[in-house]
Amino acid sequence: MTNKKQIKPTESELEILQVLWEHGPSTVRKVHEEMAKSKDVGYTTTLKLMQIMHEKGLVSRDTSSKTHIYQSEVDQQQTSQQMVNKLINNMFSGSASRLVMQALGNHKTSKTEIEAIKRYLDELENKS
Amino acid sequence: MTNKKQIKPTESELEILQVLWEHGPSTVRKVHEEMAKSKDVGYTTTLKLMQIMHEKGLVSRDTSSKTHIYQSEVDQQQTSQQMVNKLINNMFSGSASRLVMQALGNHKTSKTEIEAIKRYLDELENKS
DNA sequence: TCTTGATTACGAATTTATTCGTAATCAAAT
DNA sequence: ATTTGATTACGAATAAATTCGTAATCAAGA
Repeated sequence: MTNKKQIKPTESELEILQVLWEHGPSTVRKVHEEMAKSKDVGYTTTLKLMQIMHEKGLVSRDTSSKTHIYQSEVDQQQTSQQMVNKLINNMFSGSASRLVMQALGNHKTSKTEIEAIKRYLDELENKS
Repeated sequence: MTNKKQIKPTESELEILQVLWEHGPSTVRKVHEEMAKSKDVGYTTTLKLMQIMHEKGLVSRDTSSKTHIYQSEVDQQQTSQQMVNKLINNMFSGSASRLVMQALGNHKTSKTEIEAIKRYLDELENKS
């Protein structure tokens, strides 16, 4: 779970990471079944992708038994932070608040969620 | 500025759109100079990209004079909304507030910005 | 008109991502 | 031991993105 380098998973790789983050260490079969729910793709395609991800160091694997167990080597938190930052810089001229408003605007947000965000903002203010 | 279809600009295309959004209709030269500030890339590369974008309908151009003038055909608002939504769905299980907190967390946000967001949240609450 | 400089057009090379067919491998059941 | 079924390995085809060299074009100045 280290890696200070730039993490730049492709679209497909991100889908695979999703599964690994959600389900923890998994077999190719397992990952593929999850992928297949939303996408029409062959088993070997998923396998190949995961092998390439292994080469890149995005995932590690346990090959002690026949069915290899794959595990994410990139941190979900860190990855999402990176993607959010990129979006802020690319699309919102570096303004986090602009992204926030855009995110809250179209995506309907519940009262509860809004309250949670407010409390979070209060914390932020007090800390600084 | 129409287009209800899925907009899926690549990384490079997005950079070009940035320039067009910020500066309005521009020549290739102009766009390229902006690109060159942050990236080491040849003029013809930028040109080619913009021509491809024209084929895809991402930009239109005025060819009445020798130096063509390119203009974005996709709406910034709409494009960013789409990217934000994708991020929310892919990385934050559809929770806008989770993205918001993540965005505000690491990206240092000024007191003024925080206040602006709070006001925005109040509005949202009152409207619903 | 001729040259020069700048611009666009074209085509191709390169790289990266995605896809999948087929072979090799192995374990469990017969 | 042999067969069967499932899994991984490998290689290659395809597609998409990125890059840039070179040619063609044109306008302005000499």
